Amino acid sequence: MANSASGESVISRVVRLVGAFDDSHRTMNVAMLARRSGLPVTTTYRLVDEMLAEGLLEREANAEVRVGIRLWELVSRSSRMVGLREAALPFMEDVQSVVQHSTTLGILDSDEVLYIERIGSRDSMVDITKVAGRLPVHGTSSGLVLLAYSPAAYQDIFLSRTLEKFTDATLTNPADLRRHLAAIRQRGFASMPGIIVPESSGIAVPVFGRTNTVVAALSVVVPRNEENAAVRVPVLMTAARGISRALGWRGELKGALRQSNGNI
Amino acid sequence: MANSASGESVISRVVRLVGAFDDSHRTMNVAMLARRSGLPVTTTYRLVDEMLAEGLLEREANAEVRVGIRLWELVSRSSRMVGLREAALPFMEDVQSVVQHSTTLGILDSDEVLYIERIGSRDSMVDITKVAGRLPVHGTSSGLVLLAYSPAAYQDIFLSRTLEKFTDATLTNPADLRRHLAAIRQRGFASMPGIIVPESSGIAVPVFGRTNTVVAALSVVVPRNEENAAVRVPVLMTAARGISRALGWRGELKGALRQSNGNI
DNA sequence: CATCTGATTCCCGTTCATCGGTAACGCTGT
DNA sequence: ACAGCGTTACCGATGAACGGGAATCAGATG
Repeated sequence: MANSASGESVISRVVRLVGAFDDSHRTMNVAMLARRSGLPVTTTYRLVDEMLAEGLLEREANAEVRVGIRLWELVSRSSRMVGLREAALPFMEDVQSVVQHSTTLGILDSDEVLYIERIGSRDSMVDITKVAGRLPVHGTSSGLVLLAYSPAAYQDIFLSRTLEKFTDATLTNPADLRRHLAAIRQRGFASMPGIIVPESSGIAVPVFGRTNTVVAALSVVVPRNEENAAVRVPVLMTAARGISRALGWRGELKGALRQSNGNI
Repeated sequence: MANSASGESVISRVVRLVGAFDDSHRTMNVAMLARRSGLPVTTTYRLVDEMLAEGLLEREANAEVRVGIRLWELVSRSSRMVGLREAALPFMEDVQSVVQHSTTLGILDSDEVLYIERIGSRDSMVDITKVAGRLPVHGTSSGLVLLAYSPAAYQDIFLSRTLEKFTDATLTNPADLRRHLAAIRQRGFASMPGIIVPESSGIAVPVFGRTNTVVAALSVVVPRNEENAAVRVPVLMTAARGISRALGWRGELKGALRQSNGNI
């Protein structure tokens, strides 16, 4: 846009700027922000000033900037996840109080699992999930559940790719995966030990939306040795049904359920 | 900015657009979006296209647009509230399971209480708090707690304004308010029955941050008739101390504590 | 105290993305 | 057929955005 040598729009620059913040860089000075976002220094200063004026960024006491409350507020009032999160949280608490490990809620977004909520285990064990964090579909139980209930066309595309092997247990062969996806659909849950890190194991079940499609996966992460998954599945399933019902799900009307497209 | 008759920057337009969404308008068609945001139709279409490309907005099946996951993700990875929310949630659950009414966490932002988390009571009673919702400072227990521990200079400015009287119980007189604020500081909690709606009563306590300043208020909302506040205060206080400690609070080093400025 | 490094602010000429009107297109309901 | 509304497409004018360069400021270093 206007005279940008790079030919980028203001909007994409703003995204670049906000995206330059992450978990280990929650505040920065403007110069650092310019470096991390790859924008010209002068441009960064100008944009930052504007964003400060709009409340999208905030200035700290030490003159560094951080993502502003206003932005959080705008998003939290209307984003797609709000409804899902609100519906899920109480049930996730129930699960968490019974199963003593961390409980997560994930959705499928651009070929990855995006975790939109996670509670439990303050002093969490081996658990790499984070709120707003992403993990590969074929490396998580949640991902496999979401994939299992995805449209066949999407599965085909996904399985045609070369998949990274994270541990010995990671499934990367399309045929193997298809067999597992079928098993997941049949049993109604996924339990994949050590497919992304050897020490931990995840159990995941689907959450249904109003249109009887899968909109999310509810999951618990447990240490690899405690393999009494069977005990936990019913807990997860009841919770998932509770969430589904809160989302307007009217019970399984038809037999097989395949999501049309990540929407609620 | 570039040739805008209105003289607004692209950034402010984007904020206007996102701000046009709210709880009861989570999806819209573009024309409606143009109307609600007050932008020219053509301009709206162009900006929406760009925002779709960046993932800030998403297109629904019915061709309407909604706030995108990408935006939520960007914000949730780095916003100021993330740490606070994470630290507070487990303790809020504890409170919620003991006290049977909804528990909220609020901060002070631009002269209002902004609720950043709220859990409990699925079929909630009279409770107007919402996540990402705002309420007036002098109309909530949380607000009065936050004000009580604010810098004196800020209190002076705040109290010099004309305050709206919501119910008979609402305090609007500066002198009365000052007396109450002192009492709150002395007792360590606020309990204000029916100051914004007659039927409900809130109890709030301060949450401290690393620098020993008040960063948030933890609160429960109970029906007006159940006035056994005394029973609940200790529960809230222990939870608040737990949250404070999780935030890096090292116990009350000095005596009086006044926040420097809403930051953690 | 002088020097260096890095962040920040100020200045300013160039230019192209932005702006928003108009008009055509497509759908739905009457 | 027509009317109403949402959406897409086109296009000329213009001034906001751009970003290099230099000056200023704050801290650290020798």
